Amino acid sequence: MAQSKHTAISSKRRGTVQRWTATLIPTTREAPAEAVAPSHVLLSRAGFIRPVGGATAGGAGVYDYLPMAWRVLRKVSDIIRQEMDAAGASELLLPALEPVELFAGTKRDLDYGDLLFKVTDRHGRVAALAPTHEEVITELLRGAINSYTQFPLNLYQIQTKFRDEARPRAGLLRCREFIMKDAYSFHLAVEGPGGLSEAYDAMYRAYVNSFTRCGLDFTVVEAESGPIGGSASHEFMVNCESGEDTILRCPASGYAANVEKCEIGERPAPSRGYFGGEPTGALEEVHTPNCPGIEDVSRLMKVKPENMLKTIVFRVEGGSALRTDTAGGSIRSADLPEWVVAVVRGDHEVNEGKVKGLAGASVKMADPAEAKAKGFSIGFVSPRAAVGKKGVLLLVDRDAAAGFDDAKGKPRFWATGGDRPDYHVKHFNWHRDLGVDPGAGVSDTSIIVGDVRNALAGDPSPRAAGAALVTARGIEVGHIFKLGSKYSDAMGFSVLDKEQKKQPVIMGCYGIGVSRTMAACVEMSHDADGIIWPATIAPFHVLIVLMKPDEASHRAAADRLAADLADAGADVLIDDRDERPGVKFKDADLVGIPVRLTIGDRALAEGGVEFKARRDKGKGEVVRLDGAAARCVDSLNAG
RNA sequence: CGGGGUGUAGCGCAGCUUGGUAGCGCGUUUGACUGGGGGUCAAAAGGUCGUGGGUUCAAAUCCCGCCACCCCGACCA
Repeated sequence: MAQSKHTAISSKRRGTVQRWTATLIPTTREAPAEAVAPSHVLLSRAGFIRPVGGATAGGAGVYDYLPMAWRVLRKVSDIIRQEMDAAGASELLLPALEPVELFAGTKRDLDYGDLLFKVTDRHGRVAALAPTHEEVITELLRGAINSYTQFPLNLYQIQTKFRDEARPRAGLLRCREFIMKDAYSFHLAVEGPGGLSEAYDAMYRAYVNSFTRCGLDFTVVEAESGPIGGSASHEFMVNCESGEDTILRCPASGYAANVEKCEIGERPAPSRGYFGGEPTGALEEVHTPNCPGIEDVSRLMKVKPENMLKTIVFRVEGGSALRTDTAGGSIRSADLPEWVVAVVRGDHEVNEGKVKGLAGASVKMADPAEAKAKGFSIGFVSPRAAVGKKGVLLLVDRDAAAGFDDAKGKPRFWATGGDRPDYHVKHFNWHRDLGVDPGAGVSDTSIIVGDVRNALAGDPSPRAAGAALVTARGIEVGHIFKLGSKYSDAMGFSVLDKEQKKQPVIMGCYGIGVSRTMAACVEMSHDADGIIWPATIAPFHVLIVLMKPDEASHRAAADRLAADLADAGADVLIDDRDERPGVKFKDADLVGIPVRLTIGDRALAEGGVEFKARRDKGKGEVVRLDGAAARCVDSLNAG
């Protein structure tokens, strides 16, 4: 259903009026020393959050949400609820405490490892504090759904999640306890009416609507896709230089993706073809003790990282052949390599997802001991190590496969590993030194040249010829994902379809970090004086500052204004504290309520009050008392 | 998990080198003056110095262990 325009306030809902002295807003002049991120500093100073148990207690990443924060969280949640409901989802609430056996059923107790909080009850039974609810809801539906006619179904909840993060940081941005909206959809098919893609697209739109209504500046990026393939996952990133995630964007086509996913457009092949070029000198071995890392070696050998070949050894994970042809037949496991050796330039990073794609198999970084047993001198491996071993696939990134430097018009100089501990070599030449002709797949060694590395700013766009990718920083606040039948298969959740054939249930999952959204908003929208809330999620819409709270006429004016504003749908906070004006104005800027009305002798003498929008500089303007409420509403609804 | 740093009053910090009665600023309380951008004066309350052990006549200070927190990295919705 199409959403009508949502305004920040509307007289359909009566606003609330609250007094500063009757609530808890403990503002401070200084933030705790450990607060570094702007959102952490400002939410602390403005009296929105406090670390549980005090700053140095064992409560890292666990915070009290004080009244101001809770009002914001409720407003964010309400927007999400409206959009989820409009998209056909239903809210429920699942327990945070779940039997650890449920996780063991999908092996996620191992996947999560230490990330999983565990508690033991009086009987010695172990339960997990849920980090997410795929298992719980799949288990629920397995017992509650008995007919395919009940699909599709989309269920969501907003509640506290628990993850024992290795490194909680930046206040609410990465917590061990945080508020999340998670939704799960269930289908019989991926495509078609009632299918997963339909729900996924609806969730995509609901997320765009939600974050837009929250007043956020965000980018939707393609993320690493799941087993279904295609663009099966998107992340919603708040644009913000202090964000911890890097995203890449094509300015011409609008394509955006995270580093794990981002494709690289056509890179021009070297004029002499891959690997072509004369040796730059005799192969020279250099002693490089205790230098397994590119940076150390680079410094010791005085060779720039971009002139080195970095060789990473992957192990193919047992039996999990992903490579299937269109006829549906998998490649026999005997055809799959057991090892994959990926080569990129020293200043580039290997992209594991791209390695998987090219290898056609699930891989993971090789265990050093196991790799050494196979003859890889981990830390000192060169592309040569892939040659002469059975079951080894060599993947070479396009930039690493150059033998001739077209820009400089001379053969490419390469340094790489010496294939024995503590040695590297200079003047590596692909044709001369690899051990086989890299131009043709020979004997046991197969070689693929392709895109194996992470994309970088300046790389060609995969969607627009001639355009270059640019990087930006962001904070991930939402993630939607096509799960497929991973959980339903693992937990035996299937139904009979119309033809009475057993069908695995297809699932999607959709998350929004609610508490992180609040923090991301502050990261994105603040100045040197404090927070600047968008009207739609501000804790209050209007702050009435009483210069003389014990002056009866001033109080009466404030009360009348507040009543008018509440009638119009605005939430009003009256600063009735007996404080110096400076303190009140500083706090007003700090807490960031979008509109401030100041009641004092100065404006009252002119029969008015002083109006000031938080986002505007200066001292504000005097408006007539009887027009002040309307002025506030106009300003708030203008965005 | 690796590297670096820090734990002293609600918050921010000094004191530790060279052991000897616990300090400063902000905040809080009381009173007075003040009253449009964190004001002034006077008085007051508030601390097992992260924790356990050791050395010593004596430990915030020196030694050893542990814990917690922050930053960078690894990892990761």
